[in-house]
Amino acid sequence: MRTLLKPLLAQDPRFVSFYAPIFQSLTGKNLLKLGQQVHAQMALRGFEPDAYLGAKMVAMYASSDDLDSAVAIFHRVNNPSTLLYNSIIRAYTLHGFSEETMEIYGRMHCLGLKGDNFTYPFVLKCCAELSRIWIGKCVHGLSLKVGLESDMYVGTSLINMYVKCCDMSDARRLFDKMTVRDVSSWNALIAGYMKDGEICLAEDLFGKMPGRNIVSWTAMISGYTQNGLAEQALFLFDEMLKKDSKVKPNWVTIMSVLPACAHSAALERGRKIHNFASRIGLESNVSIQTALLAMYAKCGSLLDARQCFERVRRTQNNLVAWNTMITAYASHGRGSEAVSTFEDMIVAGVQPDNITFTGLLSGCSHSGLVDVGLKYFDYMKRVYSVEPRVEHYACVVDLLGRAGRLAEAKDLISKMPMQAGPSIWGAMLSACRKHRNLEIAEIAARSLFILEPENSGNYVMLSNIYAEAGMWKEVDNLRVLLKAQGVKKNPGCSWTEVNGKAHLFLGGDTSHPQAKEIYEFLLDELPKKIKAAGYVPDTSFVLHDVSEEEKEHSLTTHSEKLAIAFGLLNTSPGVVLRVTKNLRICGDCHTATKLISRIYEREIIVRDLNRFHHFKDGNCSCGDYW
DNA sequence: ATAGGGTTAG
Repeated sequence: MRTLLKPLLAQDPRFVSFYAPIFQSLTGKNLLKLGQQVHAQMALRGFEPDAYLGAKMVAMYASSDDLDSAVAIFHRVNNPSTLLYNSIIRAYTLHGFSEETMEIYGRMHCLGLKGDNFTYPFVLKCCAELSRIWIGKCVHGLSLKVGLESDMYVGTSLINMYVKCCDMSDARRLFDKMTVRDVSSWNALIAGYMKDGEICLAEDLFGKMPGRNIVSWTAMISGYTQNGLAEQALFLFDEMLKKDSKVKPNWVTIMSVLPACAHSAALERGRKIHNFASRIGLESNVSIQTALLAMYAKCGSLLDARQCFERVRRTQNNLVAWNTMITAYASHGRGSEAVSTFEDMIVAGVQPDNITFTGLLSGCSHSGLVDVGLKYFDYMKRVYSVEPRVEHYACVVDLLGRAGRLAEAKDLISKMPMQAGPSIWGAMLSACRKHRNLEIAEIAARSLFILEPENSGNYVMLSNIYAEAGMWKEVDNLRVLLKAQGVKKNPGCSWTEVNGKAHLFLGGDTSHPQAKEIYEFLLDELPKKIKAAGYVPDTSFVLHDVSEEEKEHSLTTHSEKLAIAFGLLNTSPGVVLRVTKNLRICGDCHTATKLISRIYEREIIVRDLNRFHHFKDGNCSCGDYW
């Protein structure tokens, strides 16, 4: 380019047609220096650009990350033409300045410039980002008037605008009216339905659409993931690879499927997808590595998680990666590692944000680092200028509550500058259970029943507190309330992956093909061994007011015990067992698992609703602090 | 030029 330009610039050009193609060829190639040289020479010759040339120059500067110069040229040329205005609208949008785009569009309007199929998509994108549905509707009206409603780009942009402004009915109305629908219109609508939780409507469209591209598949996969339907997400990912060889998964596709592995703790599936991502050249993608980090952490493998983190660190100093690593340590109860990672992050010169502190504080609370946690809570605003939010207060309530400092926790709630939400009272309630404080428990539970009446976990928690105190009448009252409110109790279930296949167990479940074997183990072999090792069943975790013997039986068949038994029976010695439970692990299972880990010399990693428990040699990583 | 996106407390 340089050698090509030299002889050309030596001539004495007088025509726009000379400069315009030069600027055009410098656009999008990050050749700012060359662009500036040409511009300087032009100025030296006293040549003033017209609207056409001005637009080309604006485009060159904007694409070279010099928005200021682009804006300067726009104002200097100051020609009321759609062409020039389009160029500055594109420049602003490219740099994420939506407000400025809207202002320019407003000015076009005052000047009587109608805008064309190049203008509308950009303006609509800004309307979507700023949730300006009324301006969006005006643009819709205008595009109708000039006959652009069914333009491929304008149509899709309009649908996307309605989707982002949460107006699915108008999005659908327009979609139904369109005669020629681009794939992207279908995709935008599918994504909108998924965001609304309208899975069936999205599936219906996906089934009906004439041609699918990678975005269609990705929209469905990420939609399933976002709605907690991990199985469907993973299934569809496989379907895509099997049935549609034309589509090539890209980094967004991988990012959409990884949280599904994380959600269902499907470590082997996750590894396969990791290999797949490497094969298609995504190993150096920071977002992918961060998503992999989170996936491995949530699947119970801190080692793999750390490796992903180190891969990122080799090339980048990325805030999200630091946050994910800190949060990973926190969820595994490795508070001191969370703290040291935080300190490393500060040394590396990264400014922590609110997510950093939720990770750090929850790490401290899971590990009983009370004073350290309180210190960082104090520092976060004073030293790091991060304003504490409700989630940080929740962590501190948890921190104090777990440590038995209930009065201080309650005091903090009354003094915090915002309203206490479900996370605050939830932390308080579990602290009350741990430290057997009925009085505060009832206050916390009452708030929770109002704040999230549909969450069955809260009723169960209070019920357990009553049960532990032997208050069976209150337990019954609560059961009646639960029924009256129409709350469905979330059944406890656990699952484990063996040879890449997940096996799911419900409490007392006998439907598994190997149920006979599992029950023999749990009812016969195991009790002998663990009772010899000093195990006494802790029946206080059983809700029903039934005989001790019955209580013991219901304990023996808790879903996590079934999953662990299945794992022991179906894997060779030395293989780490990984079990995931949808609720909190029960205290009796916790005790039993510690003993199992010693007797059978097995490392057992249990992920419950809140955190990980690493059982090894008769101990748990949580140090019984949970 | 349009559609799909990583980390967040109990």
